[in-house]
Amino acid sequence: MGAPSRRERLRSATVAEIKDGARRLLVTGGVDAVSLRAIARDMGMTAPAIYRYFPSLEALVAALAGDLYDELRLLLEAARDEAGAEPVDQLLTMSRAFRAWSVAHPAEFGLIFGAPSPGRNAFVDGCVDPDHPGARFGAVFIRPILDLWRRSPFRTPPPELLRQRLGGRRLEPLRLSHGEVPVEVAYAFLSGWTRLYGLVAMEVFHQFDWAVTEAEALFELELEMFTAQLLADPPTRDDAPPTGDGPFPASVTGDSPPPATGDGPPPAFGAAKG
Amino acid sequence: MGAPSRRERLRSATVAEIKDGARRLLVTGGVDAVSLRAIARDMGMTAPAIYRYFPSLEALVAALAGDLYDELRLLLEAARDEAGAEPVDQLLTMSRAFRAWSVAHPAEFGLIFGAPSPGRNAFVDGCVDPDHPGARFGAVFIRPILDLWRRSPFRTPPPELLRQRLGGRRLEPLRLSHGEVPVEVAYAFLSGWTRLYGLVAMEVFHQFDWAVTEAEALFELELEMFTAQLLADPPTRDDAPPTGDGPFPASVTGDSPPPATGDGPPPAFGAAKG
DNA sequence: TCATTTGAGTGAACGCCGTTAACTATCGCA
DNA sequence: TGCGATAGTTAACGGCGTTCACTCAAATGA
Repeated sequence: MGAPSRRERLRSATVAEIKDGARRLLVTGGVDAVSLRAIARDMGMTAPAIYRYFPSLEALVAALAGDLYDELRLLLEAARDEAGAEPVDQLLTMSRAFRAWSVAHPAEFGLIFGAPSPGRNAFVDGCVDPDHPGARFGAVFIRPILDLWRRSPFRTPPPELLRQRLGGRRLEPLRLSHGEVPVEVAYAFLSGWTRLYGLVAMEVFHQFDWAVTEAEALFELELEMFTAQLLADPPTRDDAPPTGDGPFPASVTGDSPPPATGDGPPPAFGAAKG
Repeated sequence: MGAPSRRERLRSATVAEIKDGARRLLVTGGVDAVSLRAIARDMGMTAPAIYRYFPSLEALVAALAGDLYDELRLLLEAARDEAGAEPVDQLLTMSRAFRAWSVAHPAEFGLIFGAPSPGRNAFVDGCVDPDHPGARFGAVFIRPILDLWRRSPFRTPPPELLRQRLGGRRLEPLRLSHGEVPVEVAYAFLSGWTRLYGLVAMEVFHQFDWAVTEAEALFELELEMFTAQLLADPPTRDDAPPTGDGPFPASVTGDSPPPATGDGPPPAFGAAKG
């Protein structure tokens, strides 16, 4: 564990330079533009030299994908840490940071969240490993939901239904990578993450173009709906929830002024409740 | 408009053969395996001959993507027509058909719903055209939702919020491709289609592997939740909805026996209400 | 019927690409 | 000082999209 030798320093610097070149090509020309020859050309090298550092182009792309997962996870963790102690605020901030990164980095998003191309299969195959960057990223949203659940359980589908649909060993991979979690929390995470992913992927992949001009407005609307659901008290406590009778609390039912003018994100939702 | 000449028949047959070869390569080896040389080789031709039929490989892939959109749309329309007159049953059947096709055809799904690669940019650019296969496909879910809304308005976010978030010209592309639609219907479609897309894309793209083993169980659970929301009467009619106080009607709150054993799809949801 | 035009297809070539093999020079260490 | 590991080179193979010049058969028109 001593200081890395000179050789090791040079080697890791070259690895970083290769990855930087790969990412630059990814950004400018899409994943198809990432080629060993172009990377080597930009570095003033020849292509076969890269084989001293990566066994194939596919392995290089997989390593780049792992780095991108880590970069995005660190970004979201930093956003969470800056959002204060309120779990709902943390979720809102992380969701917005996720969308912002994805929109600003469509090529990177496509690489790690798009279709597994032959250049990505080796990466996907390792995803069952809990230490895998993909699994570590996926679990980053769970903690705020768990905190929220422990403080004040939110409205979920009935536990019997959840256990019926998600029981047995169906959540075993999640347990392996994140430990035991209440099935309600697991469902809230899976449902919320799926909606978040769907919204952002459809925007980045231009699946909204034929229908919607400003995907951000729809994104903010869905954020409000999901957090409203997370803030609604569960029906088990009482037959008449305190803040209305539906899934939409008073703050979004129009009884009070709308929380924002429509331009830009509205104020944090958790703060608007108290 | 008379009978196509012999030349035209031969030409369209060759076009079809080229597309068939392209799709075969797509299925067996992914989108990267689709190459003019391989297609021509399988046809007993040489690669430059294909340029008599398509101006580039990218154009060929774009044409294939258009065909896939149409194939999937026809499949969903057929599923809808076989699902009876109940709009909720139609939505359930179409959603299951969409997932089944996507899981059975991951490469095709990746091509039309995945990241826009250089081979797909030309296709995406044309998506604002209402006659574009992508737009025609996207609109296929709107009709059942519109039928349902006209018969019995469902629970939506408050219209003021919807108009604030989706008003102005933000839904202009959707209007161009499908005509005028109530903003509540547009929201229900966008929200529901996004959730459906997110669920299926995450399953097909192996984004669930680190957390869940049976993505179908989660899919069915989310189907139940979404249709429960669609079947809940809107809060504007009365302060106390007839079938409970939350977003989950009695049929999924566990008061009645669960609708299915957990293996395979549950019975149609709309039928279970009456 | 025959000349002409159109269209389909071929072969060679250019410049990319990933990958392998054989070889060389340099660096670090005993 | 010498030796082994390491990082790099050049050359080559096969595959790719694409272009160009060319051939040949089929449709067309006088």
